[in-house]
Amino acid sequence: MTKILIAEDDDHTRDALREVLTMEGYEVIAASDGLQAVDFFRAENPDFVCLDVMMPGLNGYEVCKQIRRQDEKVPILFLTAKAEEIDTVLGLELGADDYMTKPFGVKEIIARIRAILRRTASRGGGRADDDFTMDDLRIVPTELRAYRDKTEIQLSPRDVKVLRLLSERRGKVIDRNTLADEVWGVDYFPESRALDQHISQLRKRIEKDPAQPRIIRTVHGAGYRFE
Amino acid sequence: MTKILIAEDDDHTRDALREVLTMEGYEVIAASDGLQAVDFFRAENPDFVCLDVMMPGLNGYEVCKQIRRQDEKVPILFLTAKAEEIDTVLGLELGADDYMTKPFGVKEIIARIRAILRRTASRGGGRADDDFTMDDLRIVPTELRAYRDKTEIQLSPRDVKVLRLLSERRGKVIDRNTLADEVWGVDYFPESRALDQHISQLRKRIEKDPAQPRIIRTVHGAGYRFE
DNA sequence: TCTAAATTTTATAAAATCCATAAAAAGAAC
DNA sequence: GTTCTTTTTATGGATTTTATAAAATTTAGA
Repeated sequence: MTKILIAEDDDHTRDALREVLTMEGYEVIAASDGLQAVDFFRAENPDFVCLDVMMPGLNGYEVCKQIRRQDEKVPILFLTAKAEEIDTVLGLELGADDYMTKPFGVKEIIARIRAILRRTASRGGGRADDDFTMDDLRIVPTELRAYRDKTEIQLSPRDVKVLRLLSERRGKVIDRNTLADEVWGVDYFPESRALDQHISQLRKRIEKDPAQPRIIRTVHGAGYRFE
Repeated sequence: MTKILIAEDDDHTRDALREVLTMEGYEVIAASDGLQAVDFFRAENPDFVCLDVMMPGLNGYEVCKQIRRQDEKVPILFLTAKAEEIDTVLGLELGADDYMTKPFGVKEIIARIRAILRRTASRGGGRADDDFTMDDLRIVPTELRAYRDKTEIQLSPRDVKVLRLLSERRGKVIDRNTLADEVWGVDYFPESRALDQHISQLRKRIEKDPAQPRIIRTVHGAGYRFE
C-alpha cells in the first residue's frame, strides 16, 4: 500500500487530509511539525510526502532539504497558503514535484497525488517512466518510442500518456472524459474531435491492422480499452 | 441542460458570468447575495455552483456549508478577489472542488467549469461500480462486461444499469415505470416498446436459454424481477 | 523568421445502437 | 375456448457515436 507522509501544523487540515487519503486507500502518517516530519520520514520511509510550507520549528523548505539528503527521489508536494510562496518553492530548487495553494478541494488534491505518483513512480520504485508492453509492442517512455521487434515507432508525449493510461487499467474501460481529463487537462472542449483524431492517428502507427485494433479497442458508448 | 448557480454580489461580474455561461449553453441562475443563493439552490437544484467568497449577509463559505448540508456532491467553485482571503478557510472542510482568484479570464473559468463537470460526471456519478453477481453471472461494471466462467459477455452502459437495478432489489418486482425512469431517464414515452426491446436483446446475450430467463424474469402485468 | 512536425478543426463516412412499427406469442379474464 | 391485454421479437429506418481524410492551425526547432 502506498504510504503518504503529511506534515501540517493545522490540526483541522491535517485531520481532513488524513481522513480523505485513508479513504482513498493510502496509508497515512501525519506529522504536526517539521522535526516530527523528518523523524517520521526516517522511520517510515513513505512513498510520498505532503509538506506544508509554514510550520513551527523546521519549516517546509527545511524539511524538504533534510528529506532530499536522505532520498532524492521521493515525490514531494508542497502546500502553501499564499501563492507568492510558490516562487520560493520553485526558486530554491528543492526538488518539489508539485505545489498547491490552499484551500484545495478534496478531489483536487487526490487527483494531484495520483498524478504525481503516476508520473514519478519510476523514481520511487514504481514504474511511470519504465518501459511497458502492450500486446506485441514495447513502449519506452524515456525514448518516446515503441518497438515491435526491431522496428521503431515514434511516439509523442501525448501518445505515451494515452498508452500508459490504458495500460495501467487494462481490462477496464477508460471513458472519454477520463481520457480527456488525464491527457488533455483543463483545455479540452467536449465538442472537439481531437481525441478521436488522436486515437486514429496513433492506431495507424501502432496497430498492425488499424481497422482491427488489438491495442486500443473501442467500447462503443463508453470509451476505450486495452487488454 | 446543465444548470449553474452563480452567487456574486458585484453586478458587473455577475452579469458577465451570466452572459458568458448562457452563451456556452448552460442554464444560469444568478443570486446577488448569500441568502438568495441558498434559496435558489433549494428551489432550482442546480448541477454546479459558483460562489463568490465576499458577499453581504451570508458569505460564500456559509453558503457552501448550507449547500453541503443539503447536497454533498454538487460541484462548487469558489471565486475570490484576493488569494489571502482563501487562507482563512480550508477548502477541504467545505468540500470545494476548485477555486479561482479574480480577475479571471472568460476562457479560464469556462475551461474550469467544464473540467470539473467532466470529472464529476464520470467519477462521482454516485453509484458504486463494484462487481456483483446474478445467478451464475459475474458483472464487472468498470469493464462493461460480464463473465460466465471464463466466457465474456459485452455489456453496454445501459445493460449494466438495468442489471444493477434488478440486482440491488433482488426478489422485488421492478415495474416498467421505475425501470424506464432509472435507466432511460425523464424523457421516456410510456407507449414505447424500447424497454421491451432492450430486455429482449439483453436476455439473448446473458441468458443461457432466453426463452426461459433465469436472470431477468417477467412478472406479467407488473414488471421484471431477479432472484 | 522559416520549416517541419504535431495537433486540432472541419467535413464526411462508417459503424453501432436505438427505437417505432407491427406481427406473433403468452398470459389473464371470462 | 374465446377474447382482451400484455409482452416478446423481427425488421428496417433514425439517431447517435466513432473513424478518417484533408485542411487549418499551432508548436518547436533551426
